[in-house]
Amino acid sequence: MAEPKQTYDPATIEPKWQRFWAEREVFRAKNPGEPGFDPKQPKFYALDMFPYPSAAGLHVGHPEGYTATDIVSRWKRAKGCNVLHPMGWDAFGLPAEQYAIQTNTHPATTTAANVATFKRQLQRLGFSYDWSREISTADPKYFKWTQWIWKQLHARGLAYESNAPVWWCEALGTVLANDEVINGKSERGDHPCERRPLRQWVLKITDYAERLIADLDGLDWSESLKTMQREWIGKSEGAEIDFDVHGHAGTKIRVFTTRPDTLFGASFMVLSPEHPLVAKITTEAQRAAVEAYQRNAAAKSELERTDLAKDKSGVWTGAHAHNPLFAADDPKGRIPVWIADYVIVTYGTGAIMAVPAGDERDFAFAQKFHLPIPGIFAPATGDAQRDARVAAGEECCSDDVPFAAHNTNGALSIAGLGMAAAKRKVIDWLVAQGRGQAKVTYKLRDWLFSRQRYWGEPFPVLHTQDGVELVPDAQLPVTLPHMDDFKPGGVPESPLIRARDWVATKDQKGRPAQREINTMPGAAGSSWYFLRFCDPRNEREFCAKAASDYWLPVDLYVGGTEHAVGHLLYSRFWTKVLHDQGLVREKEPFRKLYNQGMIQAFAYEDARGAIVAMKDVKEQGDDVVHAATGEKLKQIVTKMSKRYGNVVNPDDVVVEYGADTLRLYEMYMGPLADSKPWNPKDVPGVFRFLQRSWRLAVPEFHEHGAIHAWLANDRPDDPALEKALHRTIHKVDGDIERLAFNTAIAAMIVFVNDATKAVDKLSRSQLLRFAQLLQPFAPHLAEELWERLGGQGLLTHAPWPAVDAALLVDDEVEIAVQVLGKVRGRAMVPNKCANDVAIAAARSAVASHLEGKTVVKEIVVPGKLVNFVVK
RNA sequence: GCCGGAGUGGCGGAAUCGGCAGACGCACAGGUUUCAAAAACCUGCGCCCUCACGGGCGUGCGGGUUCAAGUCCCGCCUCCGGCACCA
Repeated sequence: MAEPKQTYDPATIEPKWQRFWAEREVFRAKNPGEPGFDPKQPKFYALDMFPYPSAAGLHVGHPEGYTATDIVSRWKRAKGCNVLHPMGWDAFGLPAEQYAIQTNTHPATTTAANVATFKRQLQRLGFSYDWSREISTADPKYFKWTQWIWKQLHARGLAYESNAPVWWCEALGTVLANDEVINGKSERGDHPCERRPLRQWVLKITDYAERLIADLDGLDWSESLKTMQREWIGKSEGAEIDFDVHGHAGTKIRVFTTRPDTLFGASFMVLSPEHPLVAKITTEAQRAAVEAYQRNAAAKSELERTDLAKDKSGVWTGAHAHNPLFAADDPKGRIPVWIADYVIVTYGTGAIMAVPAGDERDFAFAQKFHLPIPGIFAPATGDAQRDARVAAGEECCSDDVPFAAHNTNGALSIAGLGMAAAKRKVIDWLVAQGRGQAKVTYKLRDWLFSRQRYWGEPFPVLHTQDGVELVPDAQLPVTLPHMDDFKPGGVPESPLIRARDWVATKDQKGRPAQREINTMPGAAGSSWYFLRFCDPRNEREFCAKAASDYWLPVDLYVGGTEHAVGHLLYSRFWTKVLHDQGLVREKEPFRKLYNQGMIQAFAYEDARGAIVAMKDVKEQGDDVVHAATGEKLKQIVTKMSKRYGNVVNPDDVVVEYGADTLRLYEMYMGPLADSKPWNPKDVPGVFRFLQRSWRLAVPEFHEHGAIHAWLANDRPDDPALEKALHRTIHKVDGDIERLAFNTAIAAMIVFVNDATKAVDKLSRSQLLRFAQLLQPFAPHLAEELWERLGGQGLLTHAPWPAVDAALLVDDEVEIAVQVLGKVRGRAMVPNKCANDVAIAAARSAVASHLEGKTVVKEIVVPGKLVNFVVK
């Protein structure tokens, strides 16, 4: 006859508390001015990178970052902060539309279904989101303001139309931004892309390049992430210099160079094959060869171009240009003009002066085509052989070395100068001659801001006979027409072109006009969602300034590195524009940013290095073998993939162990920033910890009560356990602060193990405080324990337990005693004792090791060790 | 090629400021309990020598600084991420 047991049962307590929290809106954040808002509380804004609700549902990777911010949010609440911790949906985008094409289901329908799934899955994990602030970028109430913000950019001259070549992806039927194309293939789906001219909306992010670099300095982001952004923006300081073309009076080739100081060494020029002057200056004799090269370059995909990176190719145009350092009739200034695909039309001016003595690429090109390599340096590095080769132009040198005596044209000399001084002098001379000026160039290009797709924000734009007309604010949002067919019709235009009744409209004067049929890219809605969370239901403004003044900047933003240059750069840009409009006080949206690592999985590969799907893998003793062949397999770590059959579904983990175990396991796996493999065998370990925590309070059988008898009333705290508890509180507190959740959990495990051994000595007060510690990590179990123990009010509202610093120090400490740096014994000494007391104790602890030796030095690290240096 | 980050037991990891390497968990082994098993609890668990006491070795590799190095310096190797002819 089975007796009624009270085992730890997450399936009962988790839904109970989730319902309770939701019904009472326990995690509702209050804005200034709202009833109950306490201006004395500091604010804390903890934000997750909101998900794109895919049809696949939540992945175990999602809750990793979400749990981290949730722990910090719950901890900050306990520390008396007013915490904003919202969640929403990045709901526009390609996959919903691709899916719609395949299944004939409207993207709005699938998106709504996916959002419902994601929300249900997230709510099962007990995150302390303020769901009253939930937003979706595809909601007209939201994208009304995305359109409005776009109008602000337009008003500041930051949005323009362009026909410049853009990345076109045939398979996806859309154009892509630079960061969505990797080595000539689409980031999403890995489809080949090519460059095509197409009318596009573009945002002038380059106007903000300098500020986007400068303001990185004040941010609490990882150096590697800042470096990625700096390199993406790619600032180069140098000069623009004009070269005349022989036989083409009035035609100048303008180059950009970071080394104007090496102008004396320019021995040829290179234009990119697409440079507009190529056709004009090419001689008849060279025309056929030049045009063939241009056709060839155009046909090459970017991938082929980069693959063949090191092998230089090019053709002479037949033309000569003239180095501005020398008079027009001085033959020293006459240099040939080539075209080559190592010069990129979109960077700088699309043309370079080639200085083979100082630039590796120019050097390689000159060698291949037997062009002159005039030496310009007089190095004295001590390596005489190398110095001689550099001076003779036999070896390239891009270091800062002095210039040789012959770097002069009579009027200007840089002989003996180093790089910086020579740069200044050459630029000054060029400016005086009207032949050039200092110039800063960026790799960053303007943000291609339109897509030829249905499922995105429509632009608030009409094309009228007078040109572009913006839809008045009062008529926003411009919503999407209902359509049943989203297939790109083989033309680059968006499927919206087929919504004839929607496209054909009237302008302000009542004349016929056409709606813009491009839609905004996925990154539009996500570039300002952190602002909308501050004031999500405002119907008059995108976000009241008072609300963003209060909540911004985001104090902790957690997400994956994949958004290092895209989303994070765009969000910073929009924030700065809105700041310049006087609409947002902050210049930077995200004060502290933290990238979580990836959750990977184990997989098994055979001798050939091929991964064997999990269904074909079986354990045999200590080995893992191929089920069919019996071949021994090697365990490797890789990403989760349907193909390998190693994907872990968070729902399954919740069903088997509960949400608290899932949360705890993901935090216990290792440091948040590291990528680490999911190991199913480790999950029961944290589950056991929660069971042990439960048993500290709850007896096995009902008839013994809801809690152990000795916990029913207050009593004096056991001093040993009290000490252990204070140390645990202190450790957990510091570890949450530095986002080291794995070691915080380890500390709690240690406490529970200690407490288990002395379970009947534990007091109610101690267990209540332990529940408070556990709450950010395993909130359901903690809240249940709190309730059973009769804690006051809701645990979620309880203040963080205090630490008595006096309990963190021991009266006596054990120190290590070393002889010549090796531990040879231990000694107990009074805490903070004088050095000679410690030395005396140490000497007797290692007496046998000191016998017959002379101690020449005694090193004391108080409270830690004594080291004897002997002879 | 350039710029980041990492490499510690059978596995995941800890060591926060140069001070006892291996916390904590997993796996494994032994034990208590049980008719039995599971669960739970207790003990052990880097490698080598030793019955033991004890000793030697040990944080990717090779050097160095220091009383003391996983941690600092120099030179390599491997893996992961980013950039990649950007003038």
